[in-house]
Amino acid sequence: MPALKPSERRYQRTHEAILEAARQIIHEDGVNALSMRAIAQRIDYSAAGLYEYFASKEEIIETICRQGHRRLKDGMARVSTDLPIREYLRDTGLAYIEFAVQNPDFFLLMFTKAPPLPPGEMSPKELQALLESELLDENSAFLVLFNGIQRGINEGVLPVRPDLGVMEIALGAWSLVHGLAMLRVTFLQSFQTDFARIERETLRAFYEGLTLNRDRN
Amino acid sequence: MPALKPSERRYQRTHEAILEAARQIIHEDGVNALSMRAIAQRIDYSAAGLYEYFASKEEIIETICRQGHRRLKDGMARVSTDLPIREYLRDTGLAYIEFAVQNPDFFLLMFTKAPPLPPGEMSPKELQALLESELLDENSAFLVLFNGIQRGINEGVLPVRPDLGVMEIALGAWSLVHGLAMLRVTFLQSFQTDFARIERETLRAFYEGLTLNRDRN
DNA sequence: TTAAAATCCAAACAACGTTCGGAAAACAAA
DNA sequence: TTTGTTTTCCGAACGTTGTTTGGATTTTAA
Repeated sequence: MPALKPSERRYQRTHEAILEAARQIIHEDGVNALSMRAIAQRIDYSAAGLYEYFASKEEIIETICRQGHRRLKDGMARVSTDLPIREYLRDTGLAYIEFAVQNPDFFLLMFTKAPPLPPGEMSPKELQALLESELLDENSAFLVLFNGIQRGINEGVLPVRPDLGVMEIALGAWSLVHGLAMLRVTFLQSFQTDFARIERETLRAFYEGLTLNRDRN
Repeated sequence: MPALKPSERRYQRTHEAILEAARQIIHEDGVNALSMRAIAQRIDYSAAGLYEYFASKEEIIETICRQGHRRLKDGMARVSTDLPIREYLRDTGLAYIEFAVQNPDFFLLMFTKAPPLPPGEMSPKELQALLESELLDENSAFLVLFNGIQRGINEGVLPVRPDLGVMEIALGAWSLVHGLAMLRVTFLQSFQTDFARIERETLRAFYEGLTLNRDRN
């Protein structure tokens, strides 16, 4: 029972309508077509009216990005953990790429800007702790990778070293799938090739290399 | 002996001054601060005057991006080919990342938009051929990677399969270094960690995995 | 010397994000 | 119901953007 007053329900509905309109515009006409006036027109508002619900266009975009990260994480979490670790990590990585291919505009929106930081000042220590907690937030796609790598270590398939722990390996894995996804939706957008094979083989090579993990660089 | 007429020399000089001013603005105040009026002010022109030299702001940016690709390629080509293949490929990848870290604004400018296509229509065949030739252009950073992989194959260190040739392996390698670079200048911008170690270890794992290259996915 | 071409800019245009001031509506208290 | 207050909404405007236009000035060519 939310027990919301009617005015609050109206507010929430409009709030969501703005986001939905913004998503539609991005999906249909691209990010460049996203303007406050265009959003307003879709939901029969004036541009000025939107500022009752969002402080700025940037805030609308940030909200959409947060939801995008959740959708990305959901897609990756959908991979069955019953799979053997090798297939599990592979399919998780492929899910990351699949999201990018299916939602290139949102993906680029999410990953071409540095993440927004809270306005207040903070010490480097605090900042680092905040970033680390955001990285491992429950809605973070990275967390899925992180847990997957952790599982591989627990199962004894992936070796660890004092200077190369879960975090370091997971960041490497993230970089790999991110690069595959990013290049495919930008530079290789119109390029024709068997991306699926490249992705699988590249992921495989990285995985097998991880299982070795000798000592010297 | 260029044998340019004085007017042509003047034209070239202004042409270059515009690009230089644009580069400075991007470097000092970021991409968002780049405007036609800001460029004009730096070189004592009016905004309208710039259109004698560039058809649009987009054309200025494209030119800067092309030069950026050349600089990126030069940085990678600076790695000594006397190095053993393993170290050569590693340092080439690290050079790619180093460029991104030293020039994050330019790097993002170069790789967050799909490459500009010539306006004329063309068949899918022609388009594919054009993209492939651009990918392997002499000023393409990818070409350095491509040649490096090719060398590894020639030396018998990297195995090839009918369905996984130089191009496919090189695209995978590109994706890997691109992801490492991209994440570092965007999402992990303020994050503190031993990036150098992660990069070396990730590249190492991928390389070692490549040398195995079994048959099934 | 004269016609043509190249060079440059003030002014304006359309579109943008955002702010301001107030109108209209919804709500709360009496 | 009648107040007074708060919420909701918008027309108009501000400042900035990329770009176009028309004409002025200079350079070049004949």
